[in-house]
Amino acid sequence: MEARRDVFQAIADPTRRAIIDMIAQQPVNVNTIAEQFDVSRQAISLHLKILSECGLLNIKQLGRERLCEAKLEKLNEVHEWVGQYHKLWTGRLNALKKFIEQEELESNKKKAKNINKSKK
Amino acid sequence: MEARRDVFQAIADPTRRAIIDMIAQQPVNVNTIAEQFDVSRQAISLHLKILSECGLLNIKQLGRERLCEAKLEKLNEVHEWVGQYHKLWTGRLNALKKFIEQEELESNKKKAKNINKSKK
DNA sequence: ATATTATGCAACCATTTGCTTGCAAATATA
DNA sequence: TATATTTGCAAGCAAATGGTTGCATAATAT
Repeated sequence: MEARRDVFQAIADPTRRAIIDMIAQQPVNVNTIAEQFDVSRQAISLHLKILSECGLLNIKQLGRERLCEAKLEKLNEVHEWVGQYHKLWTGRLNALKKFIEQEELESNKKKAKNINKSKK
Repeated sequence: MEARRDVFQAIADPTRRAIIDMIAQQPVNVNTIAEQFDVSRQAISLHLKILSECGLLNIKQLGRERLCEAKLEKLNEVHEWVGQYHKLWTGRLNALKKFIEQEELESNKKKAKNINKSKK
């Protein structure tokens, strides 16, 4: 059950991203989070556990409640991995690259057809 | 079999991130990619299919080979989601936020009941 | 003291994931 | 033409994922 547990894996799930969106500004307790979703409290609890295990979440016990606080700095790992490519897809370097690609595509047009059909 | 297929899901797998790292600079054909990994060619082929289905990869048929080219601009979705929080975890804004949170926590400790009622 | 609330844990289940091996088809090379 | 290369597809499988329900425990409210 406990296999890969990293930030990339954690934010892959849309529910977990929604949880982060929800608590990014201020800490929220478990039940309040769970009420916002259609799934059971236990399902949310598991998501919180995963977020917590990979360091995206800090849980503070306050009496019988648990306050969930986002530790956004953990997103830095993702930010950096994506960021290293940011300049490659923006700016005129990219425009040039796209131009070249288009040229290549034109010459392969017949065979490229097969590829398109496999797309959603 | 084909369930969620988005960029976040795609880059959650370390092998797929490694593939992107590998082809970010220039297109590479399937077998050449597969040779770099310990898993079978078919396993890599599936990863490529997933990357392709979510738009991170462009496949160009060249004779019997398939050139895999990264479409990095698809990473923009991730870049933006993470980016919206970037300012929250960097700089003195973050220091201030943390300070405020700490203050709030202190006062909440005494009147934890108010939190219960704040739920919808 | 008893009831209510907030939450975790365990068992169970269906689906998805990531991998394997075997086979077929298309293209290139001898 | 015969052979080798590049690749996709299909079947099968173990493990992970995401969900459920039921029960236990601790803290608070009545």
